[in-house]
Amino acid sequence: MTKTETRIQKKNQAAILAAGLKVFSQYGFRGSTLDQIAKEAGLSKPNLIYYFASKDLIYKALLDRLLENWMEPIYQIDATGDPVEELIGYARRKLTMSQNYPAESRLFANEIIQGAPQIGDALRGELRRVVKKTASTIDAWVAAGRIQPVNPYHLIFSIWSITQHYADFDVQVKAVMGPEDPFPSAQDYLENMLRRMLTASPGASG
Amino acid sequence: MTKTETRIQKKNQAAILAAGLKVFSQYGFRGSTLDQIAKEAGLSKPNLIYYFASKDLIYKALLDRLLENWMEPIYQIDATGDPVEELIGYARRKLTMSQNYPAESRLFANEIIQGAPQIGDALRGELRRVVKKTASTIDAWVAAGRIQPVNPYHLIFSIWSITQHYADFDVQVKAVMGPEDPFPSAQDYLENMLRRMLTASPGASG
DNA sequence: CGCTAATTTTACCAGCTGGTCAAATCAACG
DNA sequence: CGTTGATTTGACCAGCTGGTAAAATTAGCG
Repeated sequence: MTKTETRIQKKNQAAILAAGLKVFSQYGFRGSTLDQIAKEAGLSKPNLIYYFASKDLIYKALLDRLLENWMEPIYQIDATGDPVEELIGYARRKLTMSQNYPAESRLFANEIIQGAPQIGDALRGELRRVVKKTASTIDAWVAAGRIQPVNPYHLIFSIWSITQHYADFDVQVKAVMGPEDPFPSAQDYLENMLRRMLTASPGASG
Repeated sequence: MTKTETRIQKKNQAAILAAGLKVFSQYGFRGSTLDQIAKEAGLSKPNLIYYFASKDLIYKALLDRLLENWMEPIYQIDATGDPVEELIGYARRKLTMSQNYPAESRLFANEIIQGAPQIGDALRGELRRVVKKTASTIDAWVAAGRIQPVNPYHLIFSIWSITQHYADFDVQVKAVMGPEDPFPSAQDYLENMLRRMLTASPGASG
């Protein structure tokens, strides 16, 4: 009764979501058209509307799916693990996501720049909560003297911004660096940065 | 002969550019409409077209003006100055720009995410050149043992991404941190990060 | 095969979009 | 105050936009 999904439905819904991701991530919600998405998906416009009743619904479906994947890496931080390695691991997972899902990263960026009309609630709810919890973990690590004093919120923001930069600003990265793949050296840089930031420094105490 | 700009022209062109900035920075080029911009500028659409013959021209005028301002801070890095202070100063200038010109930052972000159709040439030309020069400066500082070894390209990217994050992802920053102004603590964080990254570490030699 | 429900297509629409054109109004200079 | 050029407006348009309705086609099942 519940499993009414046909083979064709699955195929076409997947094609539409893939097409929507490609188009929305580049042009944003308002800059994208159903014709564009339909063409990209290899369907006629009314046929597309047969699967998703409106442009809005495609967009919402994409963002729902995205939000889960996007927040997952932060949940994997283990408060009982080694602080430096946990944070480096987190940064590595985020960077890998930028590398493997650049369109998703740009979709997210577009939504936020536009003012987060769809996912604002999730940001102020679940995201805020998990970041707060992670910040507590980091603060505890600092209090225990296991890492250098650091503002946990800005530490997290800097991990987000650096890792997403390679997806969102990909064109600029390539313009500046040339065709060379930036990800391997970016990973080294990030790891290095976090290690130096978090590891006890020599003389200075404050 | 050349100075044919009337008082009204100046006023209306400025109003159109301000309106265009506001609208384009939020919705991107394709997601923005002339009606929206005209309304925001307090003009009728034909009147707007009287000053800028097309939507494209408004957008191009904005990006031209933006590019200059955007690159200026990097030109101020002084190869003969103190390395750590020069780089911290650069980061501070970029952060201040994000704080004072968030719409400009988002306009730039939108243009890049969209694939930089307008400013791609400038990125591959002037930007690439000045970054290359700055990278040489940083490499020289490393070679002279004045800062820790670091990949200069990724160092620059990380300064760009972190500073712009507070403008582009402003909604997310506020969602996570609450209404508190993030800029003062962000500046502390950034300075701290750069200082720890660039300053000689204790034991390890490599 | 023959039937039914799922899928696809064709034709269409109202409102928006970027932009035009000519007429009307206004500013400012002599 | 009149005239000339700058500015503004109202009416308009072709093509695009999100979406509809109904007919035509196809898939899958017995």
